[in-house]
Amino acid sequence: MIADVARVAGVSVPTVSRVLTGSVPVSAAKRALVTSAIEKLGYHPSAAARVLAGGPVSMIAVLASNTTRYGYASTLGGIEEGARAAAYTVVITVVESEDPAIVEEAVALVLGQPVAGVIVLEFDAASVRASRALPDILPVVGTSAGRVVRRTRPHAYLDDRAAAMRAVEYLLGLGHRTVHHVAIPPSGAPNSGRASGWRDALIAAGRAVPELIGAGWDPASGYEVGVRLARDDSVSAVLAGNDELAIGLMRAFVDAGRSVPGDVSVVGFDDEPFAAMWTPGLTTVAQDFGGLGRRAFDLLESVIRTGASPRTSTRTPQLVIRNSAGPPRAASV
Amino acid sequence: MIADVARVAGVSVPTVSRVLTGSVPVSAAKRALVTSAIEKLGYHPSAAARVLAGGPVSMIAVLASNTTRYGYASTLGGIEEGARAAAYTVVITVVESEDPAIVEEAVALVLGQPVAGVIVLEFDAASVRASRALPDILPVVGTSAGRVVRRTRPHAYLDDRAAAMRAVEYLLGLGHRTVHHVAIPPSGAPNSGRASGWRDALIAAGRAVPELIGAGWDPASGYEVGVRLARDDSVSAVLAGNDELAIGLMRAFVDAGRSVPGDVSVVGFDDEPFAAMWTPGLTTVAQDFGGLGRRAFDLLESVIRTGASPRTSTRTPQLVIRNSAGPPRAASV
DNA sequence: AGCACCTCTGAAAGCGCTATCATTCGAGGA
DNA sequence: TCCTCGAATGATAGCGCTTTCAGAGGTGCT
Repeated sequence: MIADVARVAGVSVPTVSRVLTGSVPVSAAKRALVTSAIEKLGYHPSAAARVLAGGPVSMIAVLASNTTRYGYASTLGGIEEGARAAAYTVVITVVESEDPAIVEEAVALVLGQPVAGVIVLEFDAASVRASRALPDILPVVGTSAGRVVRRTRPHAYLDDRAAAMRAVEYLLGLGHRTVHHVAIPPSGAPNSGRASGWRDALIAAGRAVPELIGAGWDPASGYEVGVRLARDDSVSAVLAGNDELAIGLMRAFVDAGRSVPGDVSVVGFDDEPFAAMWTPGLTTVAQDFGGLGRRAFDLLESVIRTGASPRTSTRTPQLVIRNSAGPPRAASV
Repeated sequence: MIADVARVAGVSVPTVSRVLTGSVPVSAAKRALVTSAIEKLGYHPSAAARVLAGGPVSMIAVLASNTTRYGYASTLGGIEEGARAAAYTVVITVVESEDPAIVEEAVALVLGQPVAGVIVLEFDAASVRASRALPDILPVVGTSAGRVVRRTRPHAYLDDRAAAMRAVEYLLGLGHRTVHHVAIPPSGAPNSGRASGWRDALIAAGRAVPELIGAGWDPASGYEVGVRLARDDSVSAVLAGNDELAIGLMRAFVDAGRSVPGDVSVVGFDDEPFAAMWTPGLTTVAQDFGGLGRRAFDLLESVIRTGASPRTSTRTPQLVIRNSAGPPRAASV
């Protein structure tokens, strides 16, 4: 195909390649000839051939266990944005579960593709597993909302452990005796950022640590848990693992006749767009997933370019105070 | 690299290729030799070389103007699911705007990649533009929530025109004189499904057609519009272009002292997970974006496999009745 | 004027794989 | 026992590109 261009332009194949890659100077005259031949033929170079011939690889892979949930989709969006700006193509590969066969399959898919590097959305067990299975030769950067840990690979963080601590401190400061935590699935893991921040803040304040309540990802799951929690008069403040859980919880409380924040305070996580519109406005921890994605890409890009040593990028999410949390009822204090 | 495997296994390169592709029978003995050599070496075939050598292409591209918004992300998720099941890799390419240079760039990216086909999320002008720029040789299937139109290419639809008509009829049936429409950006186009369904249903019922109100995508935009609308006593029912707009609208109405659905009824579009948890529960049109994605992939897959002629897949979204719409105040009827 | 030198260009090799074609080997029939 | 046929295997030729490696042509110096 490049040969056609060369023929039409009346130059050699390598010359066409040179104007394409810009690696070596080409005289203005020939360059013009080549450019117009390309235009005329509607020619697009083949990425596959280019890679095979040892050209630069301009594709990165994103490994994730999900692509539609808010945090995942937003992070992916941030990565894509960075990638596009740097002229990288992104392939997405989802690792559906932590079943070894599934993980292996996903890794094989990534490894088969000519990728310059991969970003793993380590928001849960499946992707962490996949991350470990990736060879060390390949530039890999992890991304997570989790407690900051020393790792051997570059990693972009959203320090939700610190954020969870602040949220708990805020609630305690309002006068609550303790705070319950309704966790999203990955937080079920004992070392999850949100769960550990919640626990540590409670311990640091010398408060009782209620049992952690595991839940799913969506409002319906929050509602279910809320129905149970509403019967327990000792719960006056709850920190939800995400905003969807938080609204499910709130709805359940209200349906059960317990007002928010009058009877029970609720704080969410993520600050999804709907949070501000809720009645009452949802107090929540704003997580900049788009920024996380962009930082991850930047990290990866620098590793690809310079082969640099592991670096880390950390940002602490900020608590956005609205109206879903307030002082406890005098009676219960 | 395949040569290493061949050497270790003590067979020829083509034989290794044959066990890899399974295209031609290989004796059990040699197959075992090859398999264990692959295992031992941790070998993964290069997709690039494979494609270049004329092997099957197992990558598809998704062209979209956005990947994070609910409908887009969900559709993408559905596509990915189908693709994974059929052992295809998916690359995402975003066309950020309808600026010809941007469109051209995105198309070039797709064309450069060795893709078997592409799915275009034609939810807005930018991607429609990109779709047109794709050559006809490449299998392309469009996907949209829009009025069903005769096209030259396979297309998966969510017939939101019909759905919008039903929503309007429902509102009219409740006793409202007319229905206002707060549109998402693409619906600003005169032939958008939602807007045209709204208009046509009003005309069919012999009602006045209020001016269409353009808005953005998110709750904040809905709120802004809502603040204005709340001052207008003639609006008793509004059909929002999506759920986020709907909740912004509702919040604005309530803040302005107009109750929902007492003073004004609101119907959304999409049925995002939070819709059921809203107070009042949001009456909305449930759109199965995941299913849309899966249908699109199936269409594409069949075109790739059989080279079949254009087909179309249509589904009509269903109205989910909750509590955000009700009969108008007696006074205003 | 002669030489070294630098810039641009073309010829050739090869990236890792698959597909085509030819070959080898063993089994079955005459 | 020899021949034919089919199955399995190996040798070979590219796929479309980039990248050495050399050569051609001009420039500036002594």
